[in-house]
Amino acid sequence: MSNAKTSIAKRRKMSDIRKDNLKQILLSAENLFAERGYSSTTISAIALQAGLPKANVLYYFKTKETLYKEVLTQLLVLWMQHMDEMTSDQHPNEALPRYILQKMKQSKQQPNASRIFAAEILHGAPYLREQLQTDLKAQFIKTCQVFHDWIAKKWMDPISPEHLLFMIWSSTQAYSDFALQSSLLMDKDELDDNDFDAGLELISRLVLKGCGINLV
Amino acid sequence: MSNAKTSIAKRRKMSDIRKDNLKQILLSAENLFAERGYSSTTISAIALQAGLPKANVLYYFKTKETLYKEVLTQLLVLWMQHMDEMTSDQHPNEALPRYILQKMKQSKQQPNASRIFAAEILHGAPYLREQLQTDLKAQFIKTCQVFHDWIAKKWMDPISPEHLLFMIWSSTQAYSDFALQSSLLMDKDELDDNDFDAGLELISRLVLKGCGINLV
DNA sequence: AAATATCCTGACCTATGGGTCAGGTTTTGG
DNA sequence: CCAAAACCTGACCCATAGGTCAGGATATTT
Repeated sequence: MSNAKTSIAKRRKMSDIRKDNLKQILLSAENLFAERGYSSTTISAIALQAGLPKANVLYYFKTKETLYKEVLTQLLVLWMQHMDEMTSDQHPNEALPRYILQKMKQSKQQPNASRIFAAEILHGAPYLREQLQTDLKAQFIKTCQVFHDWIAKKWMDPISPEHLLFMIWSSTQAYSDFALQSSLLMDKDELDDNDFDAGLELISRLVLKGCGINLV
Repeated sequence: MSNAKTSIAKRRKMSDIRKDNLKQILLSAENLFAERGYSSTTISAIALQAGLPKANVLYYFKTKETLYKEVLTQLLVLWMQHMDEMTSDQHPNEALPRYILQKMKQSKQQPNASRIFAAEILHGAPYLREQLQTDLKAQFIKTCQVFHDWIAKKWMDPISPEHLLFMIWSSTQAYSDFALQSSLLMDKDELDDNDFDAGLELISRLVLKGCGINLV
């Protein structure tokens, strides 16, 4: 009763406070980093959007860099997921379209991940280099191997696994990274479901036909 | 003789001085903006790289924003070139691979253009919106019309012209925007000619086969 | 209920970077 | 050769943003 906070929202456990605040900060940071990039994003802005005083944000994350790294790490997990769901025993006519679909869904539903990731790489990946060379690379090699196996089984033409993957990544992520450009060119406020469907269809079609993968 | 400058490099005309300095400044700015992005790039850094005092850079460009806009405008021209070389009377089995080749060449030889452009769009295109909605859009519509004509002539399957163009842009530009990622994943210092060739071949193949374009 | 750990925050410090300016030098035009 | 125009620049100004800190509030433990 002595204090507005505790009277309105009844006592919260400390662990809850911490969890809630961290979540809010990370969410706000993610949005702002995606929107403005690392150096244009200020801690005050993050604090404001998170509904906390600046000093409180600094209480949880000693530096802006720490906060950014944390956001990055979380997003890399997101970015990498689904890749390992393609395996050698699946036929590419199922596995590839499914992966493309998942990447497109992510571009639609979580554009921030791809955008922050893109900006980081564009500027030399100063904070992500390590993880790219370890985590992502391991998964990359595995996936290339899967493609390779598919080729050996004559399930697809002998194309370069590495470059096929690069192509799938870039063309699907374009639907978040360059969505603004696309929508400007097509006279829309933003991309709608039809656009994502059209993109999905086109990319799947090009990959399947281009790799000589027989439809069932 | 009274001064080191004039004694070493004999007198330069004023217009030359201006031209040289502008060139140096724009070049340095381009490199730094591409490398670090807009807000991480300082005028002092640009000046240093251009071999001029900071105040001299500010003499030519009143503000950092002016300089950035100038760089952007120059790069947009670069970025857009070649698109208008595809016309309705050409067969796509020639025109498309040629365009893809040109985009790939640009990714290799002038990666800065694509990178600065990408960063600008990623962050909401605050300085480029106008030109996207006028210049680029005009060219975009024309090119889509060309694709449309090809489809009408049964030279290619009825795919979405807009999304095909998005796909070509994103997959070719990836060879500059995400070159770092690719090289890290493939254990190289940087992409070499073979990589660009492999990318070119793969993208061309996917586009041609995917769009059902008959090779001659 | 007292002691302790965690959380919170306004006020403050400092470095940096964009931008100004006054006074200089060099080039040009007459 | 002289005046005007163009060019140059070290020193300065100031707003901002990252980060510190001391002291207070709240929660937990004993």
